[in-house]
Amino acid sequence: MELGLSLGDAAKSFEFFPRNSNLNTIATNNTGLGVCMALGINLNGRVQEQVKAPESIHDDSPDTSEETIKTQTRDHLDQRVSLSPPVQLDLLPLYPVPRHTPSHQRPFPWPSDDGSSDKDSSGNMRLPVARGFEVNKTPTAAEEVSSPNSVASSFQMDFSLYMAGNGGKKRDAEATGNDTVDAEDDENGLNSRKKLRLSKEQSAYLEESFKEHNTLNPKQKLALAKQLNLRPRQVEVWFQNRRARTKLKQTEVDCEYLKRCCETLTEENKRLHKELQELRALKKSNPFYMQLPATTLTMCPSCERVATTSTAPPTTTTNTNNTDSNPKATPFSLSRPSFFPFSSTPAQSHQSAAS
DNA sequence: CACCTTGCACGTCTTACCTCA
DNA sequence: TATGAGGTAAGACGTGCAAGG
Repeated sequence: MELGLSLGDAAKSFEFFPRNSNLNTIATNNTGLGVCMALGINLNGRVQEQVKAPESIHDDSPDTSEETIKTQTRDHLDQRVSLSPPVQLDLLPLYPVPRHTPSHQRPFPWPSDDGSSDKDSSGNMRLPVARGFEVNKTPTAAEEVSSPNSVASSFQMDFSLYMAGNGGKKRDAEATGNDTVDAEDDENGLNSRKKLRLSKEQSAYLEESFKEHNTLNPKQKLALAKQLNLRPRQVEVWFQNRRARTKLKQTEVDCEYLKRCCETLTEENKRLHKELQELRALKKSNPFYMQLPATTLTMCPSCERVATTSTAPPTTTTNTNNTDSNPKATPFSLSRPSFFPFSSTPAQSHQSAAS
């Protein structure tokens, strides 16, 4: 996981997930006040997996307890996620991907603009080959054992959910046309509200998709739902929650940054007050010091490097930034340091201070 | 202009999972 | 080692708003 932070243009609403951009690229923008953050999964840590069609989908071994299955599945998944180098996630039967295609070049099942790849001759959405994830269904022990080399084969490909439509309540019914699955869920003792965890593979795939598009159009939503064997409503909700959490994290980062800025400014203020007192004391003890040309002191608070710039003689200098109410008595120029937390990124300020 | 649909943000609820005593 | 409490992350939902037809 990578976390990048930089200043940006507040007017751009901190949109640090620019569409069609690489998430791992830290967005920088020096046009104004703001903070931009990029948060993403390290490419090296991406969950990638090759999925094979399961052959023992409904092989429910009666002697396998649910807890055992869950434990095995969790352990199995954990092992798979930590694979290094990662195995390719090949979930796109309709969009074959070379095994060693870099992850950032792998396409997502976004339908083409004309929708040609997702519709059959009759205009209906074409369902892919039965290859995907069975949501919320843990693999049986028999599946685990039967295909030890196919780590993903434990995922059942059952498109009945998607084909049945389901869709929660009213709006899902709109999208899918019926609420069959809800009834089925109730029959199976599954509350429609019941939260069912997505698999790591599904989450990782959704994350990758989110990098490509942090919002979905209906075609994309349907394609993703098909690809992951999720209900479109689940994909929609996942993206909504993902956006919300992204925004929340961004807010936290913004707050943290502003807090640091405040602290920096407080320190700078203290330092300037102290400097002012010293200069006043110096002026009292050495009045001839007034003949010296005014000087602008600039210090970068991060590296404490001080740049001194002589300006016009005091007789011709008018300094509006002078903190003293009596310019005659204090002909020194104590202008604002060139480093100002809100004017540019710290790195940029550092550069300007150094130059 | 009213009405309807759709998508989204936001807040909240609920549940799975983890940590720790 | 087992267990329950508490915290956290995340899936799911209700509601309101805005845009577009």
